[in-house]
Amino acid sequence: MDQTEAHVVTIASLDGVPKLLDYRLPSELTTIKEGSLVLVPLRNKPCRGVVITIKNSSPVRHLLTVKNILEAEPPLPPDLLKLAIWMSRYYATPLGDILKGLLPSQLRVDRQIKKEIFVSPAKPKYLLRKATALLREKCPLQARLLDEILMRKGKILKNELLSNVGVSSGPLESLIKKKLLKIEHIEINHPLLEGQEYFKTEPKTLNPDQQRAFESIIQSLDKRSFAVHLLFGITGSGKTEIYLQTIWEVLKRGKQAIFLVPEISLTTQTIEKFRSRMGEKIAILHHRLSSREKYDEWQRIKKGEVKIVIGARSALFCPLNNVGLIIVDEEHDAAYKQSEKSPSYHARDVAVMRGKVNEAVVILGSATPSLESYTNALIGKYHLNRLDQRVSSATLPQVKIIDMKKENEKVKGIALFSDLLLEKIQDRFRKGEQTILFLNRRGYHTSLLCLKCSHLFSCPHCERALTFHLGDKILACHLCGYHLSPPPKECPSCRTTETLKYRGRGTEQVERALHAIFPEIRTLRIDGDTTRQKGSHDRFFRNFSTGKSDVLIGTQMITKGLHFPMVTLVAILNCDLALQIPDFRSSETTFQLITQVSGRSGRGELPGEVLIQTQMPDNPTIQFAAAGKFEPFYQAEIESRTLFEFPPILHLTKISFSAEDPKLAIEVGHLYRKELIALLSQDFTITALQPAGYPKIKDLFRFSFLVKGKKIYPISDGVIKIRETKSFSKKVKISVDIDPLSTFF
DNA sequence: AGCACGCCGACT
DNA sequence: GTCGGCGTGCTC
Repeated sequence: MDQTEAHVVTIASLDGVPKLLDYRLPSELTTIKEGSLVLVPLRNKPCRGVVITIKNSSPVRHLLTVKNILEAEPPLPPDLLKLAIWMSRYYATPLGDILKGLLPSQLRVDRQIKKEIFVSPAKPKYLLRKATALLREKCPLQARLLDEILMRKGKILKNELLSNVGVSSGPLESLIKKKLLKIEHIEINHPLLEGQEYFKTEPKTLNPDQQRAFESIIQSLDKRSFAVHLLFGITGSGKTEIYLQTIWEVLKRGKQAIFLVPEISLTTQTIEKFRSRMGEKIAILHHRLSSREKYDEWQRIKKGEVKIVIGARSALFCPLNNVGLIIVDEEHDAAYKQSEKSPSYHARDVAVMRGKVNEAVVILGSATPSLESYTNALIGKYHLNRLDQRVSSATLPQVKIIDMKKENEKVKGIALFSDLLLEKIQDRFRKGEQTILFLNRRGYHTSLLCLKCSHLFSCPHCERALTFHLGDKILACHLCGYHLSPPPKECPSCRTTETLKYRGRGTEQVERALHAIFPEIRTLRIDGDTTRQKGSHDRFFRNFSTGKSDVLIGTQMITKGLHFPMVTLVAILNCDLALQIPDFRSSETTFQLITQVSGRSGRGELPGEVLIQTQMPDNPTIQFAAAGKFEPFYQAEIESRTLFEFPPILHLTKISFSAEDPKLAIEVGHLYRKELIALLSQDFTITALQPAGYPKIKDLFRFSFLVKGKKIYPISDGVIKIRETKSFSKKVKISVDIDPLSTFF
């Protein structure tokens, strides 16, 4: 074989093996490049793959030959390939799996579907009319199809035609046979925003804080090299305006921008803001898009028809060819981390890496920066830009901590609302202002217990208490789909019926309790249960912002960047829930939660107020958050992270084992742990194998251990080595989470 | 991931 | 004696 020329390619397979495989490259496939999508034989079956390297020899003796290159698909751009290779190593995930997540699924599954079928007349209209009259008697369905065609001009989508007329494809096929109609397969693109109206808005004047931040970012932009800016601006300080004006400057310089938001903030509100300012050269990558629509957007972006891409974390992998700016809004948000499925990447960290690859400027924006990002800003790795004032007339809300221990004594039980809160809700209602009540628990009661024998009703598939939902009249497991309907009236273990006791409060109960106290107040509940249908989320928010309700009750999902000018009172009903989770990040998330929820109050002309109900009124995190003091919080928290050796002081990796048989999971866990210890030096700490925070989910028992170290690569390289050289029982699922957000779950 | 190979128990 | 369970290992 001729060894002087490149005749071998290394392929990462998209629908097969987690290993790179070598193939012989036939001389006629001259257009092949790194990043090309190819079809290769694998075990006598065609398999899709991406070319990773082109070389001239391989250690493998008998190479198979690349079948063909998917000409229709231009290769994956070099920057994305480079990013994927980096991710594969850092997150210890097979390259094929990374690429699978990067490419739109349509490209991977069936690239033929990008055509749609249209029906149009095959004869002049007067002939069709004649034919219709003749067919009316004998073939009424065919006649009706022709009626519909004659009503329209030009082509009509086949499916649309059939559903409009309400017939199956039979009559249509007869008409095609009679050469009255014809069908065409047409490749089409329908950009999402085409034809939709929008109002052009003008840039706002920046205040001195904003101006300073803006200029600092523009300076980096003009250096044309990689830089990261942490835009630390309190809620309502006008970060979005800086994003918009910076994007404008990027476009003026002939480059493009990516704007990432946490999935849940990708609302019509956000999108409108961008469209009204930037026009139509925007692509929005929404998780509600069909795979077909995602594919179309990907192609539009690739062709250069798009200058700005907005979307949740996966939008980071869009194939823009000249990225000058990447914005990660609400960079602290946990939604940027993919946890349960592999790769467990953090979009903020990958965004910084893409910035590096593309020599672009990265802006991380937040009112409550993550400890990681703020530390990087303090040590000078990132530029720090602060916005300490709210824009225009809006002032920061007044925050009050309420001691619920005292309230509980008053009612000799567990109080849901403090007296002060009820007073203020009523006051807002009288004034026609709005209130938001936050409780991070859905359902009515969070558990059901037998007082006599202390039997707790829990899920048979998960070790978890069942939640009572009044609306559906069920006891449901929040980890799997299991539910009891109707809820049992008798204790299965001691057979008594009088001693069953419901405990704990969820959002359903808050709504009902509030109705009992103020029957005239209109409430709106937004949580995982009420927003299950498509679009309901958006509709609810519109209803609330147009004043159709007085009080909004909700879980986590109401905390994200929403702007309701008429809200002047926000209450966190039980601030302690987040703090009770035994996790190194629970203070940080509590601080963020309080700050973000508080930020919903007083965003308009009227001053806002915030009430925090807690049984730990002296807790420093709650106090710092209430006072809006980030620095002291940061100092205290970083001290504790240093003491206990947690991120951002060290890198963390969580390796989990799950299996139906707990003994087997433990056994494999121990073996794996031993292997890893052997590969890592003394600089790494490896904790004992322990049951996970949720020890059993969907009949699988879960165990995990942690690895701590200054560097991540020795850990990920170790994981990769173990995967390549060792094998364990296939009954145990091993998952590796690099930089996990939590050690608990 | 899938699919073949191979090693043990239940059956004609 | 064979059929088929599933556990192990390989795929260029």
